[in-house]
Amino acid sequence: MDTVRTRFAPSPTGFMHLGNLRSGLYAYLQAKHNDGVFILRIEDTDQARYVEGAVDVIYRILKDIGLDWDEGPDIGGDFGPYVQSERKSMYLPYAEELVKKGKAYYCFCTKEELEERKAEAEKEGKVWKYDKRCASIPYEEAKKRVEAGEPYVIRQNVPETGEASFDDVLYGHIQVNCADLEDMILIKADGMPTYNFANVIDDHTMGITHVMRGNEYLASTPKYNLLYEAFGWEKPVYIHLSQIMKDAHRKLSKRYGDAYYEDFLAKGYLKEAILNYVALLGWNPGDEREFFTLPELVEAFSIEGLSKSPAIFDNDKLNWMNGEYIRRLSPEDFTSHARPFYAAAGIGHMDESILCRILQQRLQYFGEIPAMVDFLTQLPDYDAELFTNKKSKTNPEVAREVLGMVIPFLESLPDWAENTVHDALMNLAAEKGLKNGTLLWPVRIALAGKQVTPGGAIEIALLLGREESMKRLRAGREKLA
RNA sequence: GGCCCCGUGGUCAAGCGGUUAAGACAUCGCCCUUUCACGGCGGUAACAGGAGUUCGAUUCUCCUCGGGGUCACCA
Repeated sequence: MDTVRTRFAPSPTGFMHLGNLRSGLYAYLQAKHNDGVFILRIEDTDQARYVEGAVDVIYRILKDIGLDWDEGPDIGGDFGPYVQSERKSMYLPYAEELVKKGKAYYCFCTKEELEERKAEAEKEGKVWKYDKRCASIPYEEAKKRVEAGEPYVIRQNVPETGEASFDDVLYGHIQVNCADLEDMILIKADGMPTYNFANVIDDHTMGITHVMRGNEYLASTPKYNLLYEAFGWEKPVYIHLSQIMKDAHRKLSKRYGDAYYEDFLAKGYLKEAILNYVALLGWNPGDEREFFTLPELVEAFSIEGLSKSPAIFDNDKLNWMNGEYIRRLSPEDFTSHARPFYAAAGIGHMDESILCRILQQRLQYFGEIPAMVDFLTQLPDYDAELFTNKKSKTNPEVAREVLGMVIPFLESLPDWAENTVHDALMNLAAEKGLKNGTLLWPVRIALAGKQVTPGGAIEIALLLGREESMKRLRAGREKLA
Protein backbone atom coordinates (compact mmCIF):
# COMPACT_ATOMS: atom_id res chain seq x y z
CA MET A 1 0.00 0.00 0.00
CA ASP A 2 1.15 3.53 -0.76
CA THR A 3 2.34 5.70 2.07
CA VAL A 4 -0.49 7.66 3.61
CA ARG A 5 0.04 11.38 3.16
CA THR A 6 -2.30 13.85 4.84
CA ARG A 7 -2.10 17.55 5.17
CA PHE A 8 -3.30 20.31 7.42
CA ALA A 9 -3.82 23.44 5.39
CA PRO A 10 -4.80 26.37 7.56
CA SER A 11 -5.11 29.94 6.48
CA PRO A 12 -2.95 32.32 8.43
CA THR A 13 -5.58 34.35 10.21
CA GLY A 14 -3.67 34.85 13.42
CA PHE A 15 -5.82 32.50 15.47
CA MET A 16 -6.40 28.78 15.76
CA HIS A 17 -10.06 27.91 15.65
CA LEU A 18 -10.88 24.77 17.59
CA GLY A 19 -12.71 23.22 14.66
CA ASN A 20 -9.66 23.81 12.57
CA LEU A 21 -7.39 22.42 15.20
CA ARG A 22 -9.50 19.29 15.33
CA SER A 23 -9.27 18.85 11.56
CA GLY A 24 -5.52 19.14 11.86
CA LEU A 25 -5.47 16.66 14.68
CA TYR A 26 -7.45 14.09 12.74
CA ALA A 27 -5.26 14.54 9.68
CA TYR A 28 -2.21 14.05 11.88
CA LEU A 29 -3.70 10.98 13.54
CA GLN A 30 -4.71 9.43 10.25
CA ALA A 31 -1.17 9.86 8.96
CA LYS A 32 0.61 8.71 12.07
CA HIS A 33 -1.66 5.77 12.77
CA ASN A 34 -0.73 4.45 9.36
CA ASP A 35 2.96 5.30 9.63
CA GLY A 36 2.36 8.00 7.07
CA VAL A 37 3.45 11.53 6.43
CA PHE A 38 1.81 14.63 7.87
CA ILE A 39 2.23 17.80 5.87
CA LEU A 40 1.69 21.42 6.83
CA ARG A 41 0.67 23.72 4.04
CA ILE A 42 -0.16 27.38 4.38
CA GLU A 43 -3.12 28.59 2.36
CA ASP A 44 -2.53 32.28 1.85
CA THR A 45 -3.94 32.90 -1.60
CA ASP A 46 -6.06 35.72 -0.28
CA GLN A 47 -3.58 38.57 -0.21
CA ALA A 48 -6.14 40.96 1.19
CA ARG A 49 -6.35 38.92 4.33
CA TYR A 50 -2.66 38.72 4.98
CA VAL A 51 -1.95 38.93 8.70
CA GLU A 52 1.51 39.69 9.97
CA GLY A 53 2.99 36.93 12.09
CA ALA A 54 0.03 34.63 11.59
CA VAL A 55 2.12 31.81 10.21
CA ASP A 56 4.22 31.81 13.35
CA VAL A 57 1.07 31.45 15.40
CA ILE A 58 0.30 28.27 13.49
CA TYR A 59 3.80 26.89 13.97
CA ARG A 60 3.82 27.68 17.64
CA ILE A 61 0.46 26.12 18.43
CA LEU A 62 1.04 22.95 16.45
CA LYS A 63 4.43 22.46 18.03
CA ASP A 64 3.04 23.22 21.44
CA ILE A 65 0.47 20.46 21.26
CA GLY A 66 2.80 18.07 19.52
CA LEU A 67 1.36 17.89 16.03
CA ASP A 68 4.77 17.70 14.42
CA TRP A 69 4.75 17.86 10.66
CA ASP A 70 7.10 15.93 8.40
CA GLU A 71 7.01 18.40 5.56
CA GLY A 72 6.22 22.08 5.74
CA PRO A 73 7.30 25.62 4.98
CA ASP A 74 9.94 25.81 7.68
CA ILE A 75 11.43 22.35 7.30
CA GLY A 76 10.95 21.79 3.61
CA GLY A 77 10.35 18.47 1.89
CA ASP A 78 10.35 17.05 -1.61
CA PHE A 79 7.08 18.64 -2.63
CA GLY A 80 7.67 22.27 -1.75
CA PRO A 81 7.23 25.07 -1.51
CA TYR A 82 4.57 24.62 1.16
CA VAL A 83 3.16 28.11 1.12
CA GLN A 84 0.64 28.75 -1.61
CA SER A 85 1.72 32.28 -2.35
CA GLU A 86 5.18 30.92 -3.06
CA ARG A 87 3.72 28.41 -5.47
CA LYS A 88 1.91 31.09 -7.41
CA SER A 89 3.71 30.42 -10.68
CA MET A 90 2.75 26.75 -10.60
CA TYR A 91 -0.97 27.23 -10.96
CA LEU A 92 -1.36 29.21 -14.16
CA PRO A 93 0.13 26.53 -16.47
CA TYR A 94 -2.31 23.99 -15.06
CA ALA A 95 -5.19 26.38 -15.61
CA GLU A 96 -4.03 27.05 -19.15
CA GLU A 97 -3.86 23.35 -19.78
CA LEU A 98 -7.49 23.18 -18.80
CA VAL A 99 -8.32 26.07 -21.09
CA LYS A 100 -6.69 24.25 -24.00
CA LYS A 101 -8.74 21.18 -23.15
CA GLY A 102 -11.92 23.25 -23.13
CA LYS A 103 -12.45 22.54 -19.45
CA ALA A 104 -11.84 26.15 -18.53
CA TYR A 105 -11.91 29.53 -20.22
CA TYR A 106 -10.71 33.09 -19.92
CA CYS A 107 -13.31 35.43 -18.53
CA PHE A 108 -13.16 39.19 -18.94
CA CYS A 109 -16.27 40.18 -17.09
CA THR A 110 -15.43 42.76 -14.48
CA LYS A 111 -16.68 42.63 -10.93
CA GLU A 112 -18.91 45.60 -11.63
CA GLU A 113 -20.51 43.95 -14.63
CA LEU A 114 -21.13 40.83 -12.64
CA GLU A 115 -22.67 42.79 -9.80
CA GLU A 116 -25.00 44.45 -12.23
CA ARG A 117 -26.17 41.28 -13.86
CA LYS A 118 -26.53 39.61 -10.53
CA ALA A 119 -28.66 42.44 -9.16
CA GLU A 120 -30.82 42.29 -12.24
CA ALA A 121 -31.35 38.57 -11.91
CA GLU A 122 -32.28 38.97 -8.31
CA LYS A 123 -34.73 41.69 -9.15
CA GLU A 124 -36.51 39.18 -11.31
CA GLY A 125 -36.43 36.74 -8.44
CA LYS A 126 -33.94 34.48 -10.10
CA VAL A 127 -30.95 32.88 -8.48
CA TRP A 128 -27.83 34.24 -10.02
CA LYS A 129 -25.23 31.94 -11.45
CA TYR A 130 -22.47 33.08 -13.77
CA ASP A 131 -24.00 33.14 -17.22
CA LYS A 132 -21.06 31.64 -19.11
CA ARG A 133 -20.92 34.76 -21.26
CA CYS A 134 -17.17 34.51 -21.79
CA ALA A 135 -17.24 30.78 -22.42
CA SER A 136 -18.24 31.46 -25.99
CA ILE A 137 -15.30 33.71 -26.78
CA PRO A 138 -13.14 31.83 -29.28
CA TYR A 139 -9.84 30.67 -27.78
CA GLU A 140 -7.67 32.64 -30.19
CA GLU A 141 -9.52 35.84 -29.54
CA ALA A 142 -9.38 35.38 -25.79
CA LYS A 143 -5.71 34.59 -25.99
CA LYS A 144 -5.09 37.83 -27.87
CA ARG A 145 -6.96 39.87 -25.32
CA VAL A 146 -4.97 38.26 -22.57
CA GLU A 147 -1.72 38.99 -24.35
CA ALA A 148 -2.82 42.56 -24.89
CA GLY A 149 -2.92 42.91 -21.14
CA GLU A 150 -6.64 42.92 -20.57
CA PRO A 151 -7.50 41.85 -17.02
CA TYR A 152 -9.01 38.39 -16.82
CA VAL A 153 -9.80 35.45 -14.62
CA ILE A 154 -9.93 31.81 -15.58
CA ARG A 155 -13.13 29.95 -14.94
CA GLN A 156 -13.86 26.28 -14.81
CA ASN A 157 -16.12 25.21 -17.67
CA VAL A 158 -18.71 23.04 -15.99
CA PRO A 159 -20.85 20.95 -18.35
CA GLU A 160 -24.42 22.17 -18.55
CA THR A 161 -25.85 18.72 -18.22
CA GLY A 162 -24.94 15.51 -16.49
CA GLU A 163 -23.79 14.86 -12.98
CA ALA A 164 -20.70 15.43 -10.92
CA SER A 165 -19.98 13.26 -7.93
CA PHE A 166 -17.44 11.89 -5.53
CA ASP A 167 -17.24 9.30 -2.83
CA ASP A 168 -16.65 10.20 0.76
CA VAL A 169 -15.57 7.62 3.29
CA LEU A 170 -18.07 8.89 5.83
CA TYR A 171 -20.86 10.34 3.76
CA GLY A 172 -20.84 7.93 0.89
CA HIS A 173 -21.63 8.85 -2.68
CA ILE A 174 -22.40 12.53 -3.13
CA GLN A 175 -23.89 13.52 -6.44
CA VAL A 176 -25.06 16.83 -7.82
CA ASN A 177 -26.38 18.05 -11.13
CA CYS A 178 -23.86 20.00 -13.15
CA ALA A 179 -26.64 22.39 -14.01
CA ASP A 180 -26.62 23.53 -10.38
CA LEU A 181 -22.92 24.26 -10.42
CA GLU A 182 -21.39 27.59 -11.21
CA ASP A 183 -18.33 28.07 -13.36
CA MET A 184 -16.08 28.82 -10.45
CA ILE A 185 -13.05 31.01 -10.75
CA LEU A 186 -9.79 29.11 -10.83
CA ILE A 187 -7.33 31.96 -11.27
CA LYS A 188 -8.15 35.37 -9.87
CA ALA A 189 -7.42 38.68 -11.57
CA ASP A 190 -4.34 39.10 -9.41
CA GLY A 191 -2.97 35.86 -10.78
CA MET A 192 -3.50 33.97 -7.57
CA PRO A 193 -5.46 30.75 -7.64
CA THR A 194 -8.64 30.50 -5.62
CA TYR A 195 -8.80 28.00 -2.81
CA ASN A 196 -10.88 25.78 -5.04
CA PHE A 197 -8.16 25.45 -7.59
CA ALA A 198 -5.06 25.65 -5.44
CA ASN A 199 -6.35 22.85 -3.29
CA VAL A 200 -6.77 20.47 -6.15
CA ILE A 201 -3.40 21.30 -7.66
CA ASP A 202 -1.58 21.17 -4.36
CA ASP A 203 -3.20 18.04 -3.06
CA HIS A 204 -2.30 16.29 -6.28
CA THR A 205 1.21 17.60 -6.69
CA MET A 206 1.99 16.98 -3.06
CA GLY A 207 0.80 13.43 -3.31
CA ILE A 208 -1.92 13.77 -0.68
CA THR A 209 -3.69 10.44 -0.33
CA HIS A 210 -6.37 11.38 2.19
CA VAL A 211 -8.09 14.74 2.11
CA MET A 212 -9.54 15.51 5.53
CA ARG A 213 -11.37 18.80 5.90
CA GLY A 214 -14.50 20.34 7.30
CA ASN A 215 -17.74 19.31 5.71
CA GLU A 216 -18.50 22.81 4.53
CA TYR A 217 -16.68 21.56 1.44
CA LEU A 218 -19.00 18.62 0.95
CA ALA A 219 -21.16 20.43 -1.55
CA SER A 220 -18.31 21.78 -3.63
CA THR A 221 -16.19 18.66 -3.81
CA PRO A 222 -18.00 17.30 -6.87
CA LYS A 223 -16.67 20.37 -8.70
CA TYR A 224 -13.16 19.54 -7.61
CA ASN A 225 -13.58 16.05 -8.87
CA LEU A 226 -14.45 17.42 -12.29
CA LEU A 227 -11.03 19.01 -12.23
CA TYR A 228 -9.30 15.77 -11.30
CA GLU A 229 -11.09 14.11 -14.16
CA ALA A 230 -10.15 16.86 -16.60
CA PHE A 231 -6.51 16.38 -15.70
CA GLY A 232 -6.83 12.63 -15.65
CA TRP A 233 -5.50 12.50 -12.11
CA GLU A 234 -6.15 9.88 -9.50
CA LYS A 235 -8.51 11.16 -6.83
CA PRO A 236 -7.61 11.21 -3.17
CA VAL A 237 -9.68 9.51 -0.51
CA TYR A 238 -12.09 12.09 0.84
CA ILE A 239 -13.04 12.28 4.50
CA HIS A 240 -15.22 15.22 5.39
CA LEU A 241 -15.42 16.09 9.04
CA SER A 242 -18.50 17.16 10.93
CA GLN A 243 -18.77 20.65 12.27
CA ILE A 244 -18.27 21.79 15.84
CA MET A 245 -21.22 23.83 16.99
CA LYS A 246 -21.70 26.38 19.74
CA ASP A 247 -25.28 25.21 20.13
CA ALA A 248 -27.91 23.63 17.91
CA HIS A 249 -28.02 26.67 15.66
CA ARG A 250 -24.68 28.33 15.68
CA LYS A 251 -21.23 27.30 14.71
CA LEU A 252 -18.45 27.79 17.17
CA SER A 253 -17.15 31.14 16.14
CA LYS A 254 -15.36 34.19 17.30
CA ARG A 255 -18.60 36.07 17.41
CA TYR A 256 -19.92 33.96 20.22
CA GLY A 257 -16.59 33.82 21.99
CA ASP A 258 -14.47 30.88 22.99
CA ALA A 259 -13.79 29.58 19.53
CA TYR A 260 -10.06 29.78 19.70
CA TYR A 261 -7.50 27.51 21.20
CA GLU A 262 -5.67 30.54 22.56
CA ASP A 263 -8.76 31.68 24.46
CA PHE A 264 -8.82 28.46 26.40
CA LEU A 265 -5.12 28.54 27.11
CA ALA A 266 -5.47 32.06 28.46
CA LYS A 267 -8.26 30.97 30.75
CA GLY A 268 -6.01 28.36 32.23
CA TYR A 269 -7.02 25.20 30.44
CA LEU A 270 -4.32 22.59 29.88
CA LYS A 271 -3.37 21.92 26.30
CA GLU A 272 -3.51 18.17 26.85
CA ALA A 273 -7.08 18.46 28.08
CA ILE A 274 -8.17 20.67 25.20
CA LEU A 275 -6.67 18.27 22.71
CA ASN A 276 -8.20 15.27 24.45
CA TYR A 277 -11.63 16.83 24.60
CA VAL A 278 -11.57 18.04 21.03
CA ALA A 279 -10.42 14.64 19.79
CA LEU A 280 -13.49 13.06 21.35
CA LEU A 281 -15.86 15.59 19.83
CA GLY A 282 -16.86 13.75 16.74
CA TRP A 283 -14.78 10.66 17.20
CA ASN A 284 -14.94 7.74 19.56
CA PRO A 285 -12.34 5.05 20.08
CA GLY A 286 -14.75 2.15 20.10
CA ASP A 287 -14.23 1.43 23.77
CA GLU A 288 -14.92 3.17 27.03
CA ARG A 289 -11.69 5.10 27.33
CA GLU A 290 -11.89 8.85 27.69
CA PHE A 291 -8.38 9.89 28.55
CA PHE A 292 -5.81 9.89 25.83
CA THR A 293 -2.34 11.24 25.37
CA LEU A 294 -1.39 12.17 21.83
CA PRO A 295 0.50 8.88 21.28
CA GLU A 296 -2.49 6.99 22.60
CA LEU A 297 -4.70 8.82 20.14
CA VAL A 298 -2.36 7.87 17.34
CA GLU A 299 -2.59 4.27 18.41
CA ALA A 300 -6.37 4.26 18.78
CA PHE A 301 -7.40 6.43 15.85
CA SER A 302 -9.52 5.06 13.10
CA ILE A 303 -11.76 6.82 10.64
CA GLU A 304 -14.41 4.24 11.50
CA GLY A 305 -14.95 6.07 14.76
CA LEU A 306 -15.66 9.42 13.14
CA SER A 307 -19.24 10.60 13.38
CA LYS A 308 -21.24 12.31 10.69
CA SER A 309 -23.48 14.56 12.69
CA PRO A 310 -22.39 17.92 14.00
CA ALA A 311 -21.18 18.03 17.59
CA ILE A 312 -22.06 20.73 20.05
CA PHE A 313 -19.12 21.97 22.04
CA ASP A 314 -19.89 21.27 25.69
CA ASN A 315 -17.93 23.55 27.93
CA ASP A 316 -19.14 21.68 31.01
CA LYS A 317 -17.55 18.51 29.83
CA LEU A 318 -14.34 20.26 28.89
CA ASN A 319 -14.33 21.76 32.38
CA TRP A 320 -14.72 18.36 33.93
CA MET A 321 -12.01 16.85 31.80
CA ASN A 322 -9.66 19.74 32.42
CA GLY A 323 -10.31 19.38 36.14
CA GLU A 324 -9.33 15.74 35.90
CA TYR A 325 -6.11 16.71 34.17
CA ILE A 326 -5.41 19.30 36.83
CA ARG A 327 -5.89 16.73 39.57
CA ARG A 328 -3.36 14.44 37.93
CA LEU A 329 -0.67 17.11 37.94
CA SER A 330 2.26 16.77 40.33
CA PRO A 331 2.28 19.50 43.00
CA GLU A 332 5.24 21.09 41.22
CA ASP A 333 3.49 21.17 37.85
CA PHE A 334 0.31 22.36 39.43
CA THR A 335 2.11 25.23 41.06
CA SER A 336 3.96 26.30 37.97
CA HIS A 337 0.68 26.47 36.06
CA ALA A 338 -1.04 28.27 38.90
CA ARG A 339 1.65 30.83 39.63
CA PRO A 340 0.59 33.44 37.04
CA PHE A 341 -2.92 33.29 38.43
CA TYR A 342 -1.67 33.61 42.01
CA ALA A 343 0.09 36.76 40.95
CA ALA A 344 -3.07 38.06 39.30
CA ALA A 345 -5.00 37.31 42.47
CA GLY A 346 -2.45 39.07 44.65
CA ILE A 347 -1.58 35.97 46.64
CA GLY A 348 1.82 35.31 45.15
CA HIS A 349 3.45 35.60 48.54
CA MET A 350 1.36 32.92 50.22
CA ASP A 351 2.33 29.35 51.00
CA GLU A 352 2.28 27.51 47.68
CA SER A 353 2.02 24.06 49.13
CA ILE A 354 -1.11 24.95 51.03
CA LEU A 355 -2.56 26.74 48.02
CA CYS A 356 -1.90 23.66 45.95
CA ARG A 357 -3.53 21.46 48.55
CA ILE A 358 -6.72 23.49 48.71
CA LEU A 359 -7.01 24.39 45.03
CA GLN A 360 -5.93 21.35 43.07
CA GLN A 361 -9.01 19.36 44.08
CA ARG A 362 -11.34 22.22 43.33
CA LEU A 363 -10.30 23.81 40.08
CA GLN A 364 -11.71 23.11 36.69
CA TYR A 365 -9.36 25.59 35.08
CA PHE A 366 -6.73 27.88 36.51
CA GLY A 367 -8.59 31.03 35.60
CA GLU A 368 -10.99 30.28 38.44
CA ILE A 369 -8.31 31.05 40.99
CA PRO A 370 -8.74 34.81 41.49
CA ALA A 371 -12.47 34.61 42.14
CA MET A 372 -12.02 31.60 44.36
CA VAL A 373 -9.48 33.20 46.67
CA ASP A 374 -10.61 36.81 46.62
CA PHE A 375 -11.30 36.72 50.37
CA LEU A 376 -7.63 36.10 51.11
CA THR A 377 -6.56 39.54 50.04
CA GLN A 378 -9.62 41.40 51.25
CA LEU A 379 -12.00 40.41 54.00
CA PRO A 380 -15.51 40.78 52.58
CA ASP A 381 -18.06 42.84 54.38
CA TYR A 382 -20.15 39.94 55.60
CA ASP A 383 -23.34 39.52 57.52
CA ALA A 384 -23.38 38.01 61.01
CA GLU A 385 -25.98 35.55 59.81
CA LEU A 386 -23.17 33.69 58.08
CA PHE A 387 -22.30 32.32 61.49
CA THR A 388 -25.48 30.31 61.42
CA ASN A 389 -25.14 26.73 60.26
CA LYS A 390 -27.54 24.06 61.37
CA LYS A 391 -25.37 21.06 60.77
CA SER A 392 -22.44 22.55 62.59
CA LYS A 393 -24.78 23.64 65.34
CA THR A 394 -23.72 27.25 65.29
CA ASN A 395 -25.36 30.64 65.16
CA PRO A 396 -24.20 34.15 66.06
CA GLU A 397 -24.53 33.49 69.79
CA VAL A 398 -22.59 30.25 69.67
CA ALA A 399 -20.02 31.90 67.43
CA ARG A 400 -19.53 34.69 69.91
CA GLU A 401 -18.71 32.22 72.63
CA VAL A 402 -16.50 30.14 70.38
CA LEU A 403 -14.53 33.11 69.15
CA GLY A 404 -14.31 34.35 72.70
CA MET A 405 -12.46 31.25 73.74
CA VAL A 406 -10.52 30.67 70.53
CA ILE A 407 -8.94 34.09 70.34
CA PRO A 408 -7.04 34.07 73.64
CA PHE A 409 -6.19 30.44 73.07
CA LEU A 410 -4.59 31.11 69.70
CA GLU A 411 -2.86 34.17 71.07
CA SER A 412 -1.07 31.97 73.52
CA LEU A 413 0.34 29.59 70.91
CA PRO A 414 4.11 29.42 70.64
CA ASP A 415 4.08 29.51 66.87
CA TRP A 416 1.78 29.42 63.83
CA ALA A 417 2.92 26.12 62.36
CA GLU A 418 0.28 23.92 60.83
CA ASN A 419 0.32 21.18 63.43
CA THR A 420 0.40 23.70 66.23
CA VAL A 421 -2.72 25.46 65.03
CA HIS A 422 -4.42 22.24 64.02
CA ASP A 423 -3.81 20.39 67.27
CA ALA A 424 -4.69 23.41 69.35
CA LEU A 425 -8.07 23.85 67.74
CA MET A 426 -8.89 20.15 67.79
CA ASN A 427 -7.89 19.77 71.38
CA LEU A 428 -9.90 22.80 72.35
CA ALA A 429 -13.01 21.39 70.71
CA ALA A 430 -12.54 18.05 72.44
CA GLU A 431 -11.87 19.70 75.75
CA LYS A 432 -15.05 21.77 75.57
CA GLY A 433 -17.08 18.89 74.27
CA LEU A 434 -17.86 20.66 71.01
CA LYS A 435 -18.31 19.16 67.58
CA ASN A 436 -15.37 20.02 65.41
CA GLY A 437 -17.73 21.86 63.12
CA THR A 438 -19.20 23.93 65.90
CA LEU A 439 -15.78 25.30 66.68
CA LEU A 440 -14.38 25.49 63.19
CA TRP A 441 -17.36 27.01 61.40
CA PRO A 442 -17.24 30.30 63.27
CA VAL A 443 -13.48 30.44 62.94
CA ARG A 444 -13.60 29.90 59.19
CA ILE A 445 -16.37 32.46 58.73
CA ALA A 446 -14.49 35.06 60.74
CA LEU A 447 -11.32 34.37 58.79
CA ALA A 448 -12.90 34.37 55.36
CA GLY A 449 -16.11 36.34 55.64
CA LYS A 450 -17.58 33.98 53.11
CA GLN A 451 -19.85 31.00 53.39
CA VAL A 452 -18.05 28.91 50.82
CA THR A 453 -14.29 28.78 50.66
CA PRO A 454 -11.64 26.52 49.28
CA GLY A 455 -9.88 24.97 52.24
CA GLY A 456 -10.92 24.89 55.87
CA ALA A 457 -10.39 27.17 58.84
CA ILE A 458 -6.89 25.93 59.54
CA GLU A 459 -5.63 26.20 56.01
CA ILE A 460 -7.03 29.69 55.69
CA ALA A 461 -5.44 30.71 58.97
CA LEU A 462 -2.09 29.50 57.73
CA LEU A 463 -2.39 31.29 54.42
CA LEU A 464 -3.36 34.55 56.10
CA GLY A 465 -0.61 34.32 58.69
CA ARG A 466 -0.85 34.90 62.39
CA GLU A 467 -1.29 38.62 62.45
CA GLU A 468 -3.99 38.90 59.80
CA SER A 469 -5.79 35.87 61.20
CA MET A 470 -5.98 37.33 64.69
CA LYS A 471 -7.11 40.62 63.29
CA ARG A 472 -9.98 38.98 61.42
CA LEU A 473 -10.98 36.82 64.38
CA ARG A 474 -11.20 39.85 66.59
CA ALA A 475 -13.19 41.71 63.99
CA GLY A 476 -15.55 38.77 63.89
CA ARG A 477 -16.06 38.86 67.58
CA GLU A 478 -16.65 42.62 67.45
CA LYS A 479 -19.34 42.05 64.91
CA LEU A 480 -21.08 39.71 67.31
CA ALA A 481 -20.69 41.77 70.42
C1' G B 1 -35.24 29.60 -2.35
C1' G B 2 -32.13 25.51 -5.28
C1' C B 3 -28.70 21.76 -4.17
C1' C B 4 -26.01 18.73 -0.41
C1' C B 5 -25.65 16.66 4.50
C1' C B 6 -27.36 15.34 9.38
C1' G B 7 -31.34 13.52 13.17
C1' U B 8 -30.44 7.90 19.96
C1' G B 9 -31.51 11.50 26.99
C1' G B 10 -29.96 18.75 28.06
C1' U B 11 -24.65 17.52 25.76
C1' C B 12 -20.91 13.91 23.76
C1' A B 13 -21.89 9.04 22.34
C1' A B 14 -22.25 3.06 21.97
C1' G B 15 -25.65 0.32 18.91
C1' C B 16 -24.66 -1.64 12.65
C1' G B 17 -32.61 -6.66 12.42
C1' G B 18 -34.08 -9.77 18.09
C1' U B 19 -30.45 -5.54 23.97
C1' U B 20 -33.86 -4.71 30.65
C1' A B 21 -31.26 0.84 24.47
C1' A B 22 -24.31 1.02 27.14
C1' G B 23 -20.92 4.68 29.10
C1' A B 24 -19.31 9.83 30.12
C1' C B 25 -20.62 15.17 31.24
C1' A B 26 -24.55 17.90 33.30
C1' U B 27 -28.65 17.36 36.80
C1' C B 28 -31.03 15.24 41.42
C1' G B 29 -30.56 12.34 46.12
C1' C B 30 -27.57 9.86 49.84
C1' C B 31 -22.68 8.87 52.16
C1' C B 32 -17.85 10.89 53.54
C1' U B 33 -16.57 15.66 55.78
C1' U B 34 -14.07 21.46 58.91
C1' U B 35 -18.05 24.98 54.38
C1' C B 36 -17.36 24.00 49.28
C1' A B 37 -14.83 20.74 46.23
C1' C B 38 -12.70 15.85 45.58
C1' G B 39 -14.16 10.79 46.29
C1' G B 40 -18.05 6.73 46.87
C1' C B 41 -23.15 4.92 45.99
C1' G B 42 -27.82 5.52 43.68
C1' G B 43 -31.88 8.08 40.75
C1' U B 44 -34.40 11.03 36.69
C1' A B 45 -33.75 11.31 31.48
C1' A B 46 -33.45 9.25 24.53
C1' C B 47 -34.42 6.10 19.45
C1' A B 48 -38.18 13.48 15.79
C1' G B 49 -43.10 11.83 13.36
C1' G B 50 -45.64 8.70 9.71
C1' A B 51 -45.86 4.88 6.17
C1' G B 52 -43.51 0.54 4.18
C1' U B 53 -39.97 -4.12 4.06
C1' U B 54 -39.71 -8.16 7.68
C1' C B 55 -41.84 -13.24 11.98
C1' G B 56 -39.41 -8.93 14.25
C1' A B 57 -37.31 -2.48 13.46
C1' U B 58 -33.31 2.36 17.00
C1' U B 59 -31.03 -0.41 12.98
C1' C B 60 -33.17 -1.09 5.88
C1' U B 61 -36.47 2.16 2.21
C1' C B 62 -39.66 6.35 1.29
C1' C B 63 -42.23 10.77 2.89
C1' U B 64 -42.90 14.70 6.48
C1' C B 65 -40.76 17.66 10.11
C1' G B 66 -36.52 19.76 12.46
C1' G B 67 -31.38 21.37 12.15
C1' G B 68 -26.89 22.47 9.55
C1' G B 69 -23.90 23.46 5.14
C1' U B 70 -23.39 25.75 0.40
C1' C B 71 -24.62 28.88 -3.58
C1' A B 72 -17.76 34.93 -3.44
C1' C B 73 -12.02 37.19 -7.80
C1' C B 74 -12.99 33.87 1.34
C1' A B 75 -11.02 29.73 2.57
